[in-house]
Amino acid sequence: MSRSATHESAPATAATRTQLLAAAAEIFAERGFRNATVREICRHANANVAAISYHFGDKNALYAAVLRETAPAPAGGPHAPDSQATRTLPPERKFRLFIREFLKRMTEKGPNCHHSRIMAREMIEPTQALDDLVNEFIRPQHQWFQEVVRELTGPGFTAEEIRLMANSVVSQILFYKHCGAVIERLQHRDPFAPERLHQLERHITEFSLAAIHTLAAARHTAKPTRRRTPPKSTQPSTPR
Amino acid sequence: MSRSATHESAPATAATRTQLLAAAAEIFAERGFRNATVREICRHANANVAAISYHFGDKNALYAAVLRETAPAPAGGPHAPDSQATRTLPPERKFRLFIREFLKRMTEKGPNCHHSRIMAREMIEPTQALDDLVNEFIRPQHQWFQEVVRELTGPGFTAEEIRLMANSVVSQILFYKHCGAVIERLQHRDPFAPERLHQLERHITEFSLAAIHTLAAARHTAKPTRRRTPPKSTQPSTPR
DNA sequence: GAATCTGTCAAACGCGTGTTTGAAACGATG
DNA sequence: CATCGTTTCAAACACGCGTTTGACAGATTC
Repeated sequence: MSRSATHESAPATAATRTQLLAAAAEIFAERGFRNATVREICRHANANVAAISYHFGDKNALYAAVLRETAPAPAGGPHAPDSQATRTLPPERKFRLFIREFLKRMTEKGPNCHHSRIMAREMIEPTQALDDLVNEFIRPQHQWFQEVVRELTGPGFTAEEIRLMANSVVSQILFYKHCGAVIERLQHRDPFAPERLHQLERHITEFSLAAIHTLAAARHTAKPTRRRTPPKSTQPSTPR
Repeated sequence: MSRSATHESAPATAATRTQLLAAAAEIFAERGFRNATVREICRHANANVAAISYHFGDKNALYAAVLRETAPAPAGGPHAPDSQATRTLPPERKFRLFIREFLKRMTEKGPNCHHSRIMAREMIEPTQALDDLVNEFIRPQHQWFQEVVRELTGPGFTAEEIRLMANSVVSQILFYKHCGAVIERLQHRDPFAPERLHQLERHITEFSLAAIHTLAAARHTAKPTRRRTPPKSTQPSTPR
């Protein structure tokens, strides 16, 4: 049989595997593990349906390979937390940068954002990959962001309160990703439309900073008179 | 054949239909339309797998019937917006009540909360029922809540800004519902654990009120000097 | 040049899903 | 009592999914 389509480049096998990974990354990012089908991925990759089993083993193994191949460098999170450049920024700049990068990764469709978009799908439709994703990406990022929030608030807040504030910020971004179908119907437009993205970023940032600064100011103002919570600044963070 | 199990009560047919609806409501609320199976629903209802087709037509029709049967009374939203009792409350009380009721409906498992929990699933995994749900429940509730936010902020904000603030509040609640699997792994506990629910409610309320009050104060303070945005208070809301 | 290896293919398989089917049982009706 | 209507049942069907299979083709090796 004629095989001109799939044999147009030398090492064809490498080409097929690469095409499968690329197609899978896009489709998993768009639909999630469950709704993405083997047949659709192979159609996009211009490959036979057996190719996934041949090259990767099964659908699960393909998904795991996609996660490995699309993962950012270990130090490269949304914030590049170990980056010298970001480490020395003032907390509010880091805060703004985090929101901007997070929104960007939720909205852009380029290959650099597949991993983040797959993680957004994992959050609401978990697979067996979620444990690793949480341990390797979500937890470190979230902890880094909590540190930023802590720098913003100054002392006086428990670890739990810091976490709740960080959650409140993150939730405002994920909402547009996860509930896009509702927002499209409520507002008759793409929640991440480029012309609106700047306003959305600005709103989330200002809303969150307003809340954090105000709560911090209230805490610092209230501290001298507050007796109901004994001083606990030397207590360790809430254990895992 | 012996039918002692299913014919234990007179009008057995009404009993079977009712049991199917009850089982379906629970399972759709727990898993969503897609992950709930006909076989599982019938198992829970102690009915034959053909019973759904016989009584309702198909799975879709069962789902629609569940939505109709579990819908709150037209005036009875989370906020009971047309209720005389809530209409006269000050905006901050209405705001707090909205958050409390919303959280309650996201966490409780009683039959009164099936509809809300199904809607939460619809938001992230839409079916053909989403259009009606948005028009009949989500839009009216969201608009009512935006009015509450507007009352809180006072004049000076566009409809879009009010909507963004309302979204920011709602997203903090839905986050715990939609990303429960992640939060369980991050914090090794149920995000809606009863002993934490009060703290979560308090945090979301205070965080949001702090943001709204601060943004409103800044807007009112900035108004006399701000010339970049010409007065637009007579402009209609952003058209749908 | 034959044997082996690698990679692809069309077809089929096994499974789980939602739906349909013909038989059966019970109650109601005349 | 025979007939009809209603409801339930076990079994089967159709479909889409992920995976497997044996055949095939091209490249490599000896």
